[in-house]
Amino acid sequence: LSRSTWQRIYAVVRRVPRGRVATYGQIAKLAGLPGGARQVGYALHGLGRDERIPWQRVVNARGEISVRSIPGPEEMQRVLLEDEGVEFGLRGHIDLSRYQWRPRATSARRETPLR
DNA sequence: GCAATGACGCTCT
DNA sequence: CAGAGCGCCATTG
Repeated sequence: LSRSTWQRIYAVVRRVPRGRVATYGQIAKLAGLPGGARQVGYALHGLGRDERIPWQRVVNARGEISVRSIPGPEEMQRVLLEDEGVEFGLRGHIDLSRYQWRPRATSARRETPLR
């Protein structure tokens, strides 16, 4: 593929539906970069504001909003998610077993056990 | 080309 | 369940 790594990552993030979240590792895997979770964060970091990408739907494997080196966006991310109906627990973490996005089995193997 | 960096993840305590 | 340690890998300087 000639598309850049970032473009592939963005393409996957765009597929995450409203009201659901995906983990960095999950995005990486679906983008063809197994083990490249950090690259997903790196890519989102350099995201332009005009890009219409639901970056707020990407959280870490523990269901928490990742802390930026340059603080600020975390709070907005939480507000945006709550606005979509995603609930946060007392310690600010999302129940992934309930809100994690489960893409169709056609494009990727299941990485979250069915409930 | 080598070393450091970072919106991460998995295991073990 | 929370924290520490070690592994990961594309991008940067």
